[in-house]
Formats: sequence, structure tokens, C-alpha cells
Amino acid sequence: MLYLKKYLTEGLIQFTILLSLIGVRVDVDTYLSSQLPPLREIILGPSSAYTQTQFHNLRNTLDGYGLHPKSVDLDYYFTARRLLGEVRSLDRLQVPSTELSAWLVHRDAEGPVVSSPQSGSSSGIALENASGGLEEVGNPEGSAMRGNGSLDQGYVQESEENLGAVAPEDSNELHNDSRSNNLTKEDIDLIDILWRQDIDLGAGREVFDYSSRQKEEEEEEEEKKQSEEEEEEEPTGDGWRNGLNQLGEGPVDGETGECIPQQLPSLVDRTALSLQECLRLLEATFPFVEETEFPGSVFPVLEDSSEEGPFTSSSQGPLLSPLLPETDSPLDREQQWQDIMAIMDLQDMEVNEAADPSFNTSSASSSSGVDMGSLTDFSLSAHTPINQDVSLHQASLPSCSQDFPGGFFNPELGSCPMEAVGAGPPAALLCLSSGNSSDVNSTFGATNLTDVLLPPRLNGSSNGTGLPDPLTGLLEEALLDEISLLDLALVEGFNPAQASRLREEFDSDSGLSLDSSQSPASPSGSETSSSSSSSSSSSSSSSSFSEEGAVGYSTDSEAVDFEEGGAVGGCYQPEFSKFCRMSYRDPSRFGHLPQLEHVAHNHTYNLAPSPTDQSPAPGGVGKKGAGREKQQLQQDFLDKQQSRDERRARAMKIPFSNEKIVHLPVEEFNELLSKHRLSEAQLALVRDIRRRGKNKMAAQNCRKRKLDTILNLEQGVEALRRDKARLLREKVEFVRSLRQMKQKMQSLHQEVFSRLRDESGRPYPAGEFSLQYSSDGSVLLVPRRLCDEQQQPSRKPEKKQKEKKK
DNA sequence: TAGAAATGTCATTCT
DNA sequence: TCAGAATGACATTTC
Repeated sequence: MLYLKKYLTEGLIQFTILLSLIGVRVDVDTYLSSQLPPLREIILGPSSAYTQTQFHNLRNTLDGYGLHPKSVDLDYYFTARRLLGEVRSLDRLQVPSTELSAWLVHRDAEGPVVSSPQSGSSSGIALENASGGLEEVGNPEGSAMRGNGSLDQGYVQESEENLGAVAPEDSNELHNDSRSNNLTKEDIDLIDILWRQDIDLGAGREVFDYSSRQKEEEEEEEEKKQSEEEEEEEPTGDGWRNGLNQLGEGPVDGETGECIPQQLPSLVDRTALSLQECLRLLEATFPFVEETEFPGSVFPVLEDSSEEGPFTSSSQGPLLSPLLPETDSPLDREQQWQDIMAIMDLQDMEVNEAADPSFNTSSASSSSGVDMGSLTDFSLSAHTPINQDVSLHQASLPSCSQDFPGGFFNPELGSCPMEAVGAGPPAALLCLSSGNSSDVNSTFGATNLTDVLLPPRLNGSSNGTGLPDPLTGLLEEALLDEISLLDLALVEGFNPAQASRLREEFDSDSGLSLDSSQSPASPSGSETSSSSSSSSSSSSSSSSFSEEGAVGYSTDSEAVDFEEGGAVGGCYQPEFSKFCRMSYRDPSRFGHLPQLEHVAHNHTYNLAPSPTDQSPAPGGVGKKGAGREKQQLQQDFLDKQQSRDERRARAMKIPFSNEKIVHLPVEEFNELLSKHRLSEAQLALVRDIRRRGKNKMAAQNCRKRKLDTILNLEQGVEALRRDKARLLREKVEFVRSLRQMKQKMQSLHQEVFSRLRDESGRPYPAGEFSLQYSSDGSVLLVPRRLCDEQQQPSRKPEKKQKEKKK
């Protein structure tokens, strides 16, 4: 459990980081607020729920150095991080978006006004709690995206800052055309437009009739209570699926077990149920995710498994009660996700059938932002869970292609490279694919976050790639691998081809590129050609034996097939691999030598043609003549395949392989000879084979050493050239500095000499006097005549020495 | 078809 | 003294 917790926690943290990367705000500080002390305690408190989170990832990448994971300052850190992100986003291209928030405003029959934004889970919660008097459920500061049809009483377009300023008296009875005097004409027109569009979609005016809708809500509440009671009674097995069915998807198909969608009574209920479904699905899929009372918050809370067990008590009551037993295995989660996507497929199908095709077209084109089209997009919002936890103003996503150029948003990676769950209820799904558009910018430049957060099939297009993978698998296998490869490519300077090759090597079990396709003559597929051995270190020693010589450089089982026909042949033995360190064949070692790059000879001239060439004609099979021809062909093939020594050994009926002859130590070799009674000719041949084999290896080693010597010499020459160039530069610098010093000395000498005066105050003539510098640093004014006399005695001995030498 | 390159083989020397 | 390594020279084969 601890491992799973850590595993999922890391995944969620990574997912949160990804959300922050694409500009989606994660209000961790909201979760850390004082309104939810237990939550804060779980995260920051003494429990171990937080210790497993590897915040070093954050601290390594962000500005959180030195911040202890349990530090209370972490919320300040997150707040600062969010603000920093907002500041950084200022320089990004932001498509101006219409910030539209829909508020569910109605007056309770008995109590004060309930003003709740139609946002996410709160909408469903608000409907449930509508009869309860004054209860503010919505996020006071978060903007919301409305689910179409969920606007039961009126649409109010408000900026985010004004959301909380809607006075109860202003929002009263909007649906009855008792519009507030504070509403502008634009608001009224907007309301009318939305209203007409909803009516066009089939939502009759009765939908917005509060009394009829209230009845439906009451009925729905009763159903929910019943279903919850049943869930409590039957919390195991497929209870969560049954709960879903009872909540909105209708009966279960007896054969397939899938939920059969049924026509919902109203768009309002549809939306509410969809949100509830999403909550339930999220709860069921991620039992550790706990819904909070903050609809505007995204960050899921990790349960403290040590205290809460596999299920976490929901603050929302039975609505978020655990629906699933503990299913830790990835298979179970994957199964759950398949069920989720199946349900959503059914929903999507239902809507597509019911919706006007022209409307679908408009919905598909409305992905560029939250506009009226997206608001009335039935396929988007009427039935699908919308992540309204994400602030709408944060939905003004910059073009993610700027941040991830060709990276993990590459459409080639799949239509949905990352579908993640756990971003926060009620939106359980997050898909970063381009959805119904292949243009990445069209998706991530969109302000309609539903285009981003909803899976593509919910956006009106099916990617056809099957069911999505669970969060963990996607994060750790696809996305992170992609990011890792991308990072690797960026850091290491890999070009895409190299990265692709690297991926192939990762995919390979052995990590070696056998590249058997380059050895067409290999009938068994295990033998590599000489060219491949020249181009790959992994198969560097695979060809020598089969080509010409008898020595066993091969580490492959190349000649085993032929050994069956005779006593000789390549009998691979593991101990012979020690002779295969022919690394000089690895061209990568000499990759820096341009003169060696073009060397890619195929010395498989002793290899037989490709198996397709050897295969006899189909018509000749079964005939004796054809059989003889086949045998003859095989014999020829064997002859060609084997080296001369092997053929000789086979002709002389040597009872052991050439590899043994060559590679066995002397003692074992002699013992082998003693075991078999061989004739003189056989013994001579065996000794010749051994001698030639040894010599062949020696020759190869010798050539390797030669090449190494040449390379070393070349490197030495290069080093010497570099040293020479460096010394020349240093010499030039020294000469230059020496010249400057001489010039300074000369000028100083002239200045000092010009200032010298004799007893009568006259300057000394430069032709008669000069300055001399003693070793102690003193300067003497010496007549030139004396200087010449001092220098002459020292010159005379030199002359004498020269004369003596002569 | 000539030439380059790789490789095998022989003779010789050295260890 | 012998086995084996090292190496120059030459042959063979492929490209």
C-alpha cells in the first residue's frame, strides 16, 4: 500500500506539474487554507501522507530550494509559484477570451437566496442542496464554465471579479423575465440568445421552470438516496457501476454489463447527473482522491492510508462515498477506466444522435474559445463532466506549442497522448490531445478549456485509438518517456533520428542491434554478414568463422546449422567468446576518421545466397531428382558457407570442430587429439588448421594494434600541434609584453636622464653619460667611457677563447 | 577493369 | 624446445 501510495502520489505530482506547465492553475493554497483544517493537517501535518511526495522534483525545477516538504511555508511557496506563473504568462501569446460565468441563481421558497455558480461539482451539489436554505456552495472566486442546460434560472455574464458581487436581489427570478435592473442590455440579449438556443436544442421552457424542475430534483434526490443506500449495502463488486446506472445511465445491459443510456428528464438533471457521475467515477477510480468543499480547487488530496484505509470519507456525504473496494492493481483501474470511457461513449453517441448535425458542426468549430457557441454546445457541456475547478481565466491558454515544440503534444504520439485522471473532481478526465483538430495550436490556443480537459470522444470526435490508459501508465510510460527522450534530445544534442534510434534500442530487449536483415545469406537469421560486423560492434565477431578462416571469432550460432551435417563446423561454445574481443572492428571507434567512414565492405563472399534463392522450385518437391538437386544445393551451400579449412576438415573427417581445434588450450587440444585416433594426414591438417587459425587471430590483432598505433599517433600529432600552437601564442604574447616593457624602460630612462642636472645645473649630455642599473635596484650615472672600459675586459677573454678554439 | 579496402595466409621472428 | 604472439608480405575477394 505504501508503494502504491507513493506511486500514485508521484503521478499526481507530475500531473500537477504538467497542469501548471500548460497554464492550468492548481490552487493548492486553497486546499491549504484554514477552511479545511483536516486537509491541511493531512498535507502539512504530522501524518505521513505528505512525506512520500518527492518534492525534490519541484524544488529541483522551481524556486523551492531548501523548502522542507512539511514546512508550513509550502503554501506560500505554492502561492508564489502560482503568481510567478501568472507573471510569466504575461509574455506569452494569449488569445483574448470571453470570460463567461454562469450562475445558478434562485430563491429558495422559504429562505434566502442561494447563489451558486454553475461550476463543476457544485452544480450537482447545489441541486441536491437546493432545498436546504441558504447555502453557498460555489467557489466564491473561481470562475465557472457552465454546463449547457444546467442554467435553470438565468444566465448572468459576469467577469470573474464580479462573480461574488451578485446581489441576491439582483439575481432573483431571472427566468421569469423579471430581470434585474442592474442587468445591461447586453446581458439581456445574451440571456435571450442562450435561452433560444437551449430551446432549439430541445430543452423546452419547462426545463427552466423552477417548480417543475424542483420536482424533478426531488425525484432525483430520492433516487440518489436509494442508490446510495444500496451502495452502502453493497460496496463491493460492481457497485460503482450499478450506482452509475442508477444515477443516470439507466439499466445495465444484461449481456454486456454496460450501462444503457436513457433519456434524461431534463438538461438540468442531465448536467447534474453527469457531474455526479464524474465525481463518482473519479471517486471510484481514485479512492484516495478526496473531494473538498472548494469547487474551485483542483488539487486532489492524498489520503493517509495509515489512518483512513483505502477509502477516504468524503466531505460531501454519500455522494462521494466510496464506491469501489480497494483495487490496487493496475488492471482493476484500467478496467474501471474502460468502463468509464464506455459510459462516456454511450453518452456521446446519445448526444450525437439527438443533436442537430448542424449544431455539431458549430460545436466542432467552437473550440477556439469560450464563446456563445461553446456555451450552447450541447455535446460539450450538456452531458459531459466539465472541469470547472480550473479557473476560467486560467483557461486562456497560451499556445502550448510554444512551450512544447513538437514535444509530447505531438499529434503523432496518438490522438490523446495524455489522458489523466485525478486532476480534481469533478472533471475526471484530462486529454491534452488535439482532439478533433490536428492543429495543436488550435487546441491549446483555445480558451475553451473543455476542449483540453475533455477526452476527444467527448469533444465530438473519436480518436479510434481505443480506451485510454490509466493515469499512471500514461504518465510514466508514454508521457514521461517522451519528455525524457525530448529532454535527452535537447540536452545531449540528439537529432530526431538519433532519438528514434535510441528509442529503438530501448525497445530492444538486448539493447543490441543485431540487424539480421543485413545478412541475406544467413539461413538461420542468426548469422550476420561481414558488413554488419563491420558496422556494428555487437556483431563484430560474427563473420570470420563463417567466411574463410576456421577460427571462432563468432559469438553467434552461425555455423551450428551446418555442423549438424558433419563433424566439423562452428560449434559455438561460450568460452570462445573470450576470443571475440575484436573491438577494432567497431567503426564507431574510428568514427572521427573521415577516411574510414566509407568503409563498409561486405566480405560475405563465402556466404551462400539468400534462403529464397536456395529454395527449390515448388514443383520439384517430392521428386527424387529434385531431392538430389536439393541435396546438392545444400552441399554446395555448405561448401560455400564453410571456410577452406572447414571443408578440408570435413573432407578428412576430422571428428571435432575447427573452433575447438583453434581455440582450445594446448593441453586440452592435445588431450582431444589423444582421444581420437587420427592419421598423420589428419593430424597435420588439424595442426595446420590450428596454426592458421591462431595466425589469423594474430593477424587481426596485429592489424588492430596497427590501427590503434596509427590512431594514437594521429592523436599525438594533434596534441603536439595544439601544444605548438599554444606555445606560439604564448611566445607572441611574451614578445609583445617584452617589447612593451622595453618601450616603457626606454621612456623612463629618457625621462630620468633628462631630469638629471650637474652641479652647475646643466643637463648631462646623452652622448657622454648613461644610466646603469645595478642588481640592487639602484641607478647610477656612469660616463660612457667607463662603460666601454668595463665591457672591454669582458670581451677580451671571449676573443681569447675563440682564438683558442680556432 | 583498375584500384582500394578488408581479410586470409605464409614465413619469420620474438617471447 | 615449443607454443603462441607479432609482423611483414602476399594473395584473395569484394566493392
